Amino acid sequence: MRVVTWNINSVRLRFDLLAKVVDTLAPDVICLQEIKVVDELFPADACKSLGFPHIAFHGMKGYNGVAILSKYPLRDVQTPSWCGRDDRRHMVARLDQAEIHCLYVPAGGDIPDPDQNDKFAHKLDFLRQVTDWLADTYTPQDKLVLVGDLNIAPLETDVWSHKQLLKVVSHTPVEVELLNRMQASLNWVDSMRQVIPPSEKLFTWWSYRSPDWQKNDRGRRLDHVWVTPPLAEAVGEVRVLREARSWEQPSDHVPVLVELKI
DNA sequence: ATGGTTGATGGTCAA
Repeated sequence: MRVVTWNINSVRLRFDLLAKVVDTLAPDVICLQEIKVVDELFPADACKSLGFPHIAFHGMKGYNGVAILSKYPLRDVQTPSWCGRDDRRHMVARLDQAEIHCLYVPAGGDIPDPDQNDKFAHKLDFLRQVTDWLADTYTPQDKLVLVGDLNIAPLETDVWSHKQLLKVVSHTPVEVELLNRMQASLNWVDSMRQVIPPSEKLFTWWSYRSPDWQKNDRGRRLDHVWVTPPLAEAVGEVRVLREARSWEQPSDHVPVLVELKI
């Protein structure tokens, strides 16, 4: 099973790029974040035409929204909400091979202080609530896949400059600690780093504001694919589609593919 | 220290 996760940053604007991702990576399941469209306007028929008859989407006007496109049936689709908000950042679906979580963690604004910045406080609360729920709902023996834009780059090699980003939201110690706690909740395995050694720099996102991104390469690894221990041995190919950042009118995130031999 | 860009939207907000 080939699983792709991608923060598409508007599914309507970038539908042609989605088709290109399908051609390039031949996924069986695609998890999208930031679809930025209400359900009534989601391009469901067009997605089916790409070869994904099983589709679930949970969007809202202008912001956020997640979707799963699949060649296999999606059962028991859930769309949990967190922090008392209905901001459509989480979708769970059960496939025969595994249960899959598509997650979009709040970005958290600019100031890395929960007392000064409500968005940062929300990000931290969101991580705590999802962590507690995962630990209460599942066991590490369950076959689970968790993918998405987690908006945190945990390792020093997940950012272009560890030192310069220590006080930048996405790489602050408090966020990394909470992400590590979430990862520990079910002994999640970081499948990208199982294949690409932690000693190597690895990014999935380059800011739109960063000029000459290819040369300067000031990226971060914000997108992740985790699996529970029973699936760790099933992880095959891992590919970060860096070239997608050079496509015309790109998302600021690139797709990540993980092959699971299940 | 600051500003840089993009998308949805229809003046700003979020990222």
